[in-house]
Amino acid sequence: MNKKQLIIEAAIKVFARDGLEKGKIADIAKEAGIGKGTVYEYFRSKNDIFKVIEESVFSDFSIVFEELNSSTLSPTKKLSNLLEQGIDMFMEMGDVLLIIMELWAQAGRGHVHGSDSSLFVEYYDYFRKGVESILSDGILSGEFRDMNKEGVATLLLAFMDGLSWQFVILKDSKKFNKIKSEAIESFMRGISN
Amino acid sequence: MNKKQLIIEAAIKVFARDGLEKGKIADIAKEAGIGKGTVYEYFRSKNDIFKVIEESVFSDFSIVFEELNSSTLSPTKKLSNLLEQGIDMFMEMGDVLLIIMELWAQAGRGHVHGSDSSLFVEYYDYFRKGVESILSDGILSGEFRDMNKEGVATLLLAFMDGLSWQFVILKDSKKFNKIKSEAIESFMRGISN
DNA sequence: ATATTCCGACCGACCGGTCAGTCATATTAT
DNA sequence: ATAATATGACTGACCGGTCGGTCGGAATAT
Repeated sequence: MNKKQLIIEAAIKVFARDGLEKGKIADIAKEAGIGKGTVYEYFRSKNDIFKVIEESVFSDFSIVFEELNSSTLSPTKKLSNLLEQGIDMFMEMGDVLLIIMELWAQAGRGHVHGSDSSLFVEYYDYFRKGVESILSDGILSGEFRDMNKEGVATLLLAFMDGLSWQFVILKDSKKFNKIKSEAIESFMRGISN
Repeated sequence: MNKKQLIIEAAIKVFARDGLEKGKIADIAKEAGIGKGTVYEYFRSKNDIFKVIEESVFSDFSIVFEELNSSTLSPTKKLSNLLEQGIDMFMEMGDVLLIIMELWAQAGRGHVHGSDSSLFVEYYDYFRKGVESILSDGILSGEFRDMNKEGVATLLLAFMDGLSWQFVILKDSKKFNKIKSEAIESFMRGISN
């Protein structure tokens, strides 16, 4: 078993449970079944662990996004699938969402893990541009009405994020699945021609 | 000047800048121009300060919501105003949003300031029910299509939250104002008859 | 074959800094 | 005079990060 991965998984568990600040390196080591010193053989610092977790989350999401985006589906299908799969993905992430929220707040403060640029800003831009290009295709094909693409793309991302944040505190996934389809339908209706 | 309020304002400034955990009581005292011990004359603990901040945010939002909800505007107007004003309010809150995010994550962990029930859950329910009742009115009046009200209400709240979270990291309020109106329009279109 | 040397992953006791909360004293108000 | 309020030095728990030491196994020598 790759020990670095082992530590990351333990860290996710601990940080999700206790928070980024209160989550202790000693607990991560215990959770991973190794000594505290060993953690520092694989990571330079606590912040370093944060960074790796953040990267892994974005990379997971990018894969889903990339795959969908490069498919041959119609723009309508692409967007509704993106919403569907994106929301499902967030729901599956469960407590990892709590870590993302805290990292997000850190990003908002502008001093992320010591550096001052943020993966969040970068990726947000990237995802929004992707959505905008799907919207363009849909407008050209006549499936979508003409619109301010940036506004609608922002709405779509806001919708996905907002839903996951609600899920974080409400938890009830059975209920959420029912709600999800109506919400997606309503969104799609808002942009259709 | 009410000293308790003075401390709360200093605390908001410090927590927004440094985070809930890293924000120091000593800094709050300095910011408020008083001694550290004095803080403890007005608050039992750091957690106590968190709690009061959380309550004040919700109470501000409730006032706006209540006022709008009890107005004589049409359901359509009510909802679009709610979105407009709600988003504006979030944007004005600026860095306070960062505090809310952290409190939100704490709420998601289910052990909020020691207690285990959360204002977030409570208020979310309250706001969603309010939106649902506006939707009901609109359906009756024929302004809105028939719909799963819970799904759409959830979408609306998700949209507002999501937008503010994006604002937290992107900051550009000029751009956001442009985006906002298109996003609201698209949402309203999705529910109109 | 087996003795010897070398390596580096692993460990946890320890250190130094930090900070919430306390309390004895000082200041101010009545 | 004394009650009420304010203060900041102090304390002790806490925790991230360090470092000297251990040990199993690989490489090398005999």
